Amino acid sequence: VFSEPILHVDMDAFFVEVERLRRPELRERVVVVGGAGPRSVVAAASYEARRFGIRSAMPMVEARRRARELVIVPPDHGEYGRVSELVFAIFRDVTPLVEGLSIDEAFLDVSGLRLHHPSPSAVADLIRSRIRTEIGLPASVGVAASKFMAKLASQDAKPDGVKVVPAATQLDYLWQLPVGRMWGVGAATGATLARLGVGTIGDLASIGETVLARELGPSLAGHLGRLANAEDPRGVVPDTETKSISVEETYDVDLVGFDQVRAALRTHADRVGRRVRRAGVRGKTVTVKLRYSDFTTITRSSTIPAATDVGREIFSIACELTERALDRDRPVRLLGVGLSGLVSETEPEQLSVITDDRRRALDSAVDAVRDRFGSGIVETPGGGVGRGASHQKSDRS
DNA sequence: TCTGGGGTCCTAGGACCC
DNA sequence: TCTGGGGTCCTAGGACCC
Repeated sequence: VFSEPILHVDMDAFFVEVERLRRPELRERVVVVGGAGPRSVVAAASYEARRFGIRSAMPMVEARRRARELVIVPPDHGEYGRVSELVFAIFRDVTPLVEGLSIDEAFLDVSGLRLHHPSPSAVADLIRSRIRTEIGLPASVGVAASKFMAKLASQDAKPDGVKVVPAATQLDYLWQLPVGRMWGVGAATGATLARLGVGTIGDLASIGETVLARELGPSLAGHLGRLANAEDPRGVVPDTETKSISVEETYDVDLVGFDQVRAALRTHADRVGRRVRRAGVRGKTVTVKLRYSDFTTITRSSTIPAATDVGREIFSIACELTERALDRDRPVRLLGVGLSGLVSETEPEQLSVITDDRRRALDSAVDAVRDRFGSGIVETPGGGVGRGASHQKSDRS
């Protein structure tokens, strides 16, 4: 049995390397992928660009300032999607237990391969060499006992390497890392933890559960507390269905007034409709997202009885929501339209009705029990007159 | 350094139902 | 006489991830 059966495979500077596949002249240049507009940010930075301190999500203006020789390549998400499918096909050729995390990374559970491979790191080598020879891209792999540890390890494997964290010594490895490295600890949680004097994951493991729960809420506190002790029983779950589809755009020049906003909603709604139909789903909750020039952001959503995949319908709901919510005096820098509550196109619309019927049936059964139980209580000396009253009320309807 | 676009999950309050 | 508990759905916002 493998002690470290979980692999986290993460492509290195994925968008950049895909661009270099078809444009070899970009190799060794200081290149980033991203828009060139005044409000664009870096979508992916090459390792050459990272040497200048350039990172994903950094404003492009700033990236340019840091490296005069910067080459900016506009993103081609269609191409990245196609290459991603090739990469995932290799994963699935190795094992069916593949859980995609994003377009360029996945967890693999290789515990079933122990009869055919000497070790998980041998499997990692195989995957990396196949991605390299069959597609031409670099990838890094973390190998560990759990998803959490494997994901940490893959970051230390980069670029173009493998890192194994042996189960026997994983706490030594884990506890020296800064808390910010933890999956789920971002800016806000990181700041809260810093205030509590928590700098490393080891600090987190030793801080009182009560304090943590008070500051972060019981759910997040429990989750992080367990992870800090390398307790992560989550299994590798092969991919689930998409839950929402949305389109949003930040404009180079702010939109002003309802007419401009409505025109933009129209375009967005049509794009959402097209993508929803291509995915073979329909949705019943339409969401509009508005960001004003001062960066305050609001969302408004509305749920309709029957799921739709029609652009015009999405548009008309988005329009109503916006009409109610929009402050017409304020310039709008971002507008988004989304559809959620997705159901498969082939799925019969009945489903919710059946569920309602079931609930009703269950409720009448519960009522029957309550009727008997309730009357018993009322007849008990000193018993619940109050309960009797409540029972009365609960039956009204 | 004036801050993208595509997602997921969580929380919290209120409506509504029995 | 101000009484409840349990459940689900909806909405809005926020944290987080790549």
